[in-house]
Amino acid sequence: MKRSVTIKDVAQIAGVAHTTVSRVINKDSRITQATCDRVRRAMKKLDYQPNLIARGLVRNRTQVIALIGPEVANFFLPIIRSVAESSASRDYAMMLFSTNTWIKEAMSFEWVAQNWLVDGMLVYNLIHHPEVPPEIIKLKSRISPFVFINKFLREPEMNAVGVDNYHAVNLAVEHLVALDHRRIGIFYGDVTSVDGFERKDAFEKALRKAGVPVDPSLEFCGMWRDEDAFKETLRMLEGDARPTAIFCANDIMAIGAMRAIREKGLSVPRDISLVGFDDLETSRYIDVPLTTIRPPLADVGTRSVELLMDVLKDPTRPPQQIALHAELIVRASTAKPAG
Amino acid sequence: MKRSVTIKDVAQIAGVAHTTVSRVINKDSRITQATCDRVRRAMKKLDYQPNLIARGLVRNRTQVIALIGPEVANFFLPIIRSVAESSASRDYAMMLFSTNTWIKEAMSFEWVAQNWLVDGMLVYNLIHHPEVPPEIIKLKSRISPFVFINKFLREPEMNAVGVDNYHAVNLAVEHLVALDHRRIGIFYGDVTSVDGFERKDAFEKALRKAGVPVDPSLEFCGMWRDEDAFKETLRMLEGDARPTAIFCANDIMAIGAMRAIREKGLSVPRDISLVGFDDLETSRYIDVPLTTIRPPLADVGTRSVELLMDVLKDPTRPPQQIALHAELIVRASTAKPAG
DNA sequence: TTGACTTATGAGAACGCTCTCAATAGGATT
DNA sequence: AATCCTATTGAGAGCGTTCTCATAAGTCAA
Repeated sequence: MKRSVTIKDVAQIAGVAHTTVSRVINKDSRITQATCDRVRRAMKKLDYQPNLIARGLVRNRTQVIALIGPEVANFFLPIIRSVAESSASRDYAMMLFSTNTWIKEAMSFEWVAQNWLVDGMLVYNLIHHPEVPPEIIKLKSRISPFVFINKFLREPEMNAVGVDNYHAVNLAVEHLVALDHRRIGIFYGDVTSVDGFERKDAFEKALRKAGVPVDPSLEFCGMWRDEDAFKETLRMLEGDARPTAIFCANDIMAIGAMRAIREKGLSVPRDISLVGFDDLETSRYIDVPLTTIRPPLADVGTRSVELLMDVLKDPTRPPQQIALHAELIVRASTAKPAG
Repeated sequence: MKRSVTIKDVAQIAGVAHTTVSRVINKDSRITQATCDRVRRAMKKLDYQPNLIARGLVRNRTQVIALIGPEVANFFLPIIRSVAESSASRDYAMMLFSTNTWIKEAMSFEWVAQNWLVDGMLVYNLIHHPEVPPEIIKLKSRISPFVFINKFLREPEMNAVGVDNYHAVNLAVEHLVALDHRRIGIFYGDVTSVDGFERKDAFEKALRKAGVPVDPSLEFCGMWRDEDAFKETLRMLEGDARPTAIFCANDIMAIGAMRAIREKGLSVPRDISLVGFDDLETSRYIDVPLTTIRPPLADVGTRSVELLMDVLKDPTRPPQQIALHAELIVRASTAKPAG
């Protein structure tokens, strides 16, 4: 079953040296048409396929890149998709690793990099680091090139591609402020994650920029969860200092909030406006279609691959950070406040 | 940057032959504790990582499997996930190929198999073949092992794992019949795809089994699309011979139908009951939560990997087909017909 | 002390390819 | 006719492992 046909078998059939066959495979220009044809015919006859592993060994590259990320997360699929497509179009195969399994310790994409199976890596690591940890800086010089996704977008020494949370959240806040909302709440996510931290931070910055005071009593950490948002919304609606709008750092929490608002007999957007973040497919279909932020995930994938290819081509090139802009999708869940 | 530290560097530092280092790496039992320690220390000192490519060349396996599938499809993510997890837990890495890009021609997963980059493959190919095409049979003996996903579940000569569409659809039909529905329509998908063909076929078989006549005027090919289902539902509601229930071969079409029903001022399930297939996240959140079929996608991934591993261990073992059972999730979109 | 046997280690081939350098042939130049 | 070029091909080393086989050292019975 296994026993492969090698370059030497082809050479023998074609009556040339194995070197010549290799040249034909690699389209060396100084092979005569005649020998080329002969070799080609032999290859076809034997149904020869080059052994990519052997080639990888001598060339010291495999034409494989790794995508390392939290594949449990729904928002990761579009990125997987676009990375697969654009790496394939450049004749690279893609290996997929989950940060949940192989990559057990926080930083051990190092392992993936050091065993020479892949030429480069795209690393989507959710953990928020206020600045680039020294161990990562050290890694840079020692292992195959890597590009961070949705992280280190403002760190000049890293290669990174991602969605600009600050720009995105600002869109949401500006939208609400333009509708005359002044009491705007936020349900934010786990702040040990990049998105959790940045979206909350961005929210407060955007409020200040708009001249709206930040009110801590309207800020709640919903841990990205439907349930948490649901309960907190019920609680808020009991009190009398309720917000007129809530920005939710992901759509799931917005959906939870909406459920709670309806359960209280109130309505979206008449009583409370809601803005989400992610633009899940669901958000278009739910009862009150959700106004939300659509991150350009496909672009993130495409641009990451581009950047990685550039680095692969010229490993000495200075690091680059590419921050992509999200889009505000206005649907039915936002309106002017009732008062 | 690149220049790796090899087994020979380690050998030199440890003062042994490279062979010995190799033995330590592979946990050969007859190495003395002393030399083992010495080598281990040298490895740690040099920060040595085995070169998996070189190992792959001599061992003729790479510890990598390929998952080939329609990654544009949402329902593919859970499979990706579980395949990644379970292959990782067996020390296999996973390569992901899209049937849309690399694999342009119908059958050229052959390419992936023949270049020796992967030890085995999981192939998720949507095209419906009434029987196994001879070229696939031929492939079996020549390239690395493969397991089909959601295809060839009833072909004794193939290795296959998948969801049993016939069982699944029967659950839906039995549910509707038990509620006293007798005029049951179907929105089915593209019948050149496996699921498209089988679910329609299964639907008719299930009706007959339940003693309900098959009415072609209630059958419509919605091509899996929201829009098509929407329009057809409007059309059906104009006529007077409307169904009391519709089975939709995917949730998306059920959502489209629901939209149309509401637009006509009618209600689900009072006027028409709807059953979907897929159990999308969306289906739980929409206005009338959808009764649907939940395919055990995670299991499909896990079992595929298991089967592939078995084949890898013993390539001569007889082919096996594993048909998994879906589950009926009853929510609010089905009820007894009004009359 | 010797030979047989076991055990721990080393030397070197092999995996299938690419790449460097040498060799050959034919044509142009002197 | 001798020399030099150029264009094409061949021979062989090397990539970093594993694996086979040989070797050296140690153990034990005679």
